[in-house]
Amino acid sequence: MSEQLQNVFQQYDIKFTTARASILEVLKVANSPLNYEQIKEHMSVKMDKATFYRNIAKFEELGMVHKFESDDRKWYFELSSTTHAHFICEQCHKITCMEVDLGKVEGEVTSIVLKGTCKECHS
Amino acid sequence: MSEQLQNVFQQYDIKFTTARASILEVLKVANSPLNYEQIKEHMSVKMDKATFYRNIAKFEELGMVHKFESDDRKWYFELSSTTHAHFICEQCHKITCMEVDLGKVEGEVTSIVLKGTCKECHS
DNA sequence: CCAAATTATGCAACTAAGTCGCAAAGGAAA
DNA sequence: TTTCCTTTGCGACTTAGTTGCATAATTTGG
Repeated sequence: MSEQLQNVFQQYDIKFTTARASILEVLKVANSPLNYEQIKEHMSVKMDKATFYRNIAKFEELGMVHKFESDDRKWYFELSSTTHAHFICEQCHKITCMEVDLGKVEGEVTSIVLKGTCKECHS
Repeated sequence: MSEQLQNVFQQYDIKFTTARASILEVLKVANSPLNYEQIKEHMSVKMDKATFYRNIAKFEELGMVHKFESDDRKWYFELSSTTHAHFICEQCHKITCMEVDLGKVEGEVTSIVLKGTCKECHS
């Protein structure tokens, strides 16, 4: 499909497969982090979950994808971008991306997850 | 054992059992959040995991205990106190409590988890 | 102090997201 | 095309946490 993706795979020195291309395409279109089931639904090709998880692990290892866990005990994935926080509402389970300023934190932060009640559910 | 705990249970209108008392005692002494296995190790009485999880769920529901998940996919528990952040090092898996100032966040935040590399592991 | 009513416990079976080994299929390079 | 190496699909497995049910413990009212 997209030649851009072909180049991406070359850059990272991994083989081009339809499975990998499909995962990245779904993540590219998504406007919020998605879990395995959600990605699977949006995918044009069928793929075993083992394949999915192995590829997403590789993407993560290469720094292409970022993951975190929501309160449903599932991993959510998104394409890497600047480090931002995710707010997870424990009532409606919606995930919201947000920028936060942590001030000074020692060490290197790669993931920020806030849980609580979002303003819609907070009556 | 401790009469203070007896009163605590009365206040929250739940029955006093050695299982419950034992869990709270361990959490009281702990200086960092603990998971089921760790709590079990420090406990004076034997207790089925079902009992543990049911009780800890009750404590949580009553606001006595706060839980969050680390990168080992296990729940960590601590007695409720002021909302603070937990930094989880993905190298050494140590959990550090820390105060962070998030600035203004809409809604109500009950849990803040940062993941990354702590300053000891960050060479 | 005892019996009834209610709640908690232990056991074992279950759940489900994610992992792993292996044989077969697919991609890259020559 | 042929060879080499990587990826895929399948099924079996792992494991933290959950659930149903019979039994045991706690509370309460007389």
